[in-house]
Amino acid sequence: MAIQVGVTIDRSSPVPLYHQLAEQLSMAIASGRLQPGDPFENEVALAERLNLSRPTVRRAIQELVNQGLLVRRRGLGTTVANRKVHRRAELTSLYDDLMRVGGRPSTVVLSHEVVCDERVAAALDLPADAELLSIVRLRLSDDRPLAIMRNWLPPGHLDVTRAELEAEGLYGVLRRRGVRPVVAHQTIGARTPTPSERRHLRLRPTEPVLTMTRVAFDAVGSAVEYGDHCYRAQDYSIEVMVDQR
Amino acid sequence: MAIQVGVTIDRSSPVPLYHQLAEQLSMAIASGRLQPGDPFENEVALAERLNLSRPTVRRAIQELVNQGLLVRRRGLGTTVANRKVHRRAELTSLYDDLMRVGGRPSTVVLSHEVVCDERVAAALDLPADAELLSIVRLRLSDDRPLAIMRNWLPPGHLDVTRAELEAEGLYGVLRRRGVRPVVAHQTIGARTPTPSERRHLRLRPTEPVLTMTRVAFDAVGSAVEYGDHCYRAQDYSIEVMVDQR
DNA sequence: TATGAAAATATGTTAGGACAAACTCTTGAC
DNA sequence: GTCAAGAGTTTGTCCTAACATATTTTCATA
Repeated sequence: MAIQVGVTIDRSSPVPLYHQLAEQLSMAIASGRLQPGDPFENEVALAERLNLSRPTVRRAIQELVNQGLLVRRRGLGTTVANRKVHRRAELTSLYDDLMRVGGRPSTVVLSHEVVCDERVAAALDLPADAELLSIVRLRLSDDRPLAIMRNWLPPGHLDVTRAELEAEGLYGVLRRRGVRPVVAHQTIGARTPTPSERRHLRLRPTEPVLTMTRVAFDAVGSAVEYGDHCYRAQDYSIEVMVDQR
Repeated sequence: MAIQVGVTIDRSSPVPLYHQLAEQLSMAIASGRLQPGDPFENEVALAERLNLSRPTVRRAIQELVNQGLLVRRRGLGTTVANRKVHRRAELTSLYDDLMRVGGRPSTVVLSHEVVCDERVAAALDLPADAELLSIVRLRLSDDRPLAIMRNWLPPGHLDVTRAELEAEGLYGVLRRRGVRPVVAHQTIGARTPTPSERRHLRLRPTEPVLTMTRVAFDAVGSAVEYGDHCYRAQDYSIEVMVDQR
């Protein structure tokens, strides 16, 4: 019937019990130990077996339900969800994307200066005269140009260097500084490139570019980044997961 | 200090108490009664005032935190989040989008037939020989062509009619049938249009189209829809909210 | 045999209490 | 006057307990 997943709980750990449980169950699903459609051990039994309270077990399961890994139905039980419904929370950058796919990303910083920009400041919820670090980069994958990325960073990160950006990608640099973007608004469109863009991206006359502008914030609502990117449409598409709760 | 929001709880309602509370608090924020940065009444006090238990109040607040409406910090208290961080869960269709903006959307069904398509079936996690309803529509806004939408519906919805589709939009039709898409994977790109697309969308020679392919599933993981759309890039962009929890 | 009522099963909601941990602010010692 | 310890506040974690509700299964009855 229900499959019993091996779980070890360390009560002396600072990691909350419900999270320890959620992690291990999540791994059991990711590893294929639990297959889509498999019935899941019910809450009460699981709590009893692990010597945890039902609320604790419930919270762990809820975490997985939120990720789309499990489906609960009252009266029926909990089952492992269809793999297509699994959703990784993600707020990735192009650099991360390329790394994951196995490309060899590199970056040329085309420009790097402190500026004021009323429009960007407004989008980031900053005063109009706020000093911003403006960065323009050309991103290459295996030495082929892929994207031109214009970014603006809020005051407090004006000291990000060219070298950092060429080594690691913007989101990596920010992560290292303890910045955790939590929510972003993106607008995606398409247009014909400007002559300068066409040259940098080595585009043929009729080829379009895919554009994305993004504002990102951390959990407290502080501005993290404003970005205005354009991509070679032949070589890049944007993957998005949308969900409703 | 902390602002007390007027809340009335109906214990005889079938709506869970925590949800009643969450809704009313959410409205207080949406209406501007609570402003970003405002301190929020603490959990214990709120529970006492409303004669609810702390877990119930906590759950309501958690709901708002998940939506990005509130920010909690241990020892400090809960505050209303910056408006930029608010996130509406959404899985909208072009029809909904146009309605919201105030456009006058209309639809012409270009084709409507039952087919088999191995590639689409695979994407929807259906057997390769599954019968699908293939729909091709031209979407207009104020009588100007805006998008060509190719969609495939799984067996079980083969009886959707042309009239339904012209009246309401695909997601409306599905909603009416009790289908609730919960998660979708979208891939967004750009390309030069085919001659047929150029003609239907009345595009000038060099204008590109924005493309989106989408697979949508319900909570149980059953296929809901496969879509392959292309939009006039001049008149349309795709808004996405990305978040990390 | 078919139908409906009851039992079994599992998740959903709510309550109340205890202690832990993070953060602020005050107070006291040097 | 500065710095550190401690008190106070608030959210975070965890437990026990009870009842509600949705769904399937079983069983008795017509």
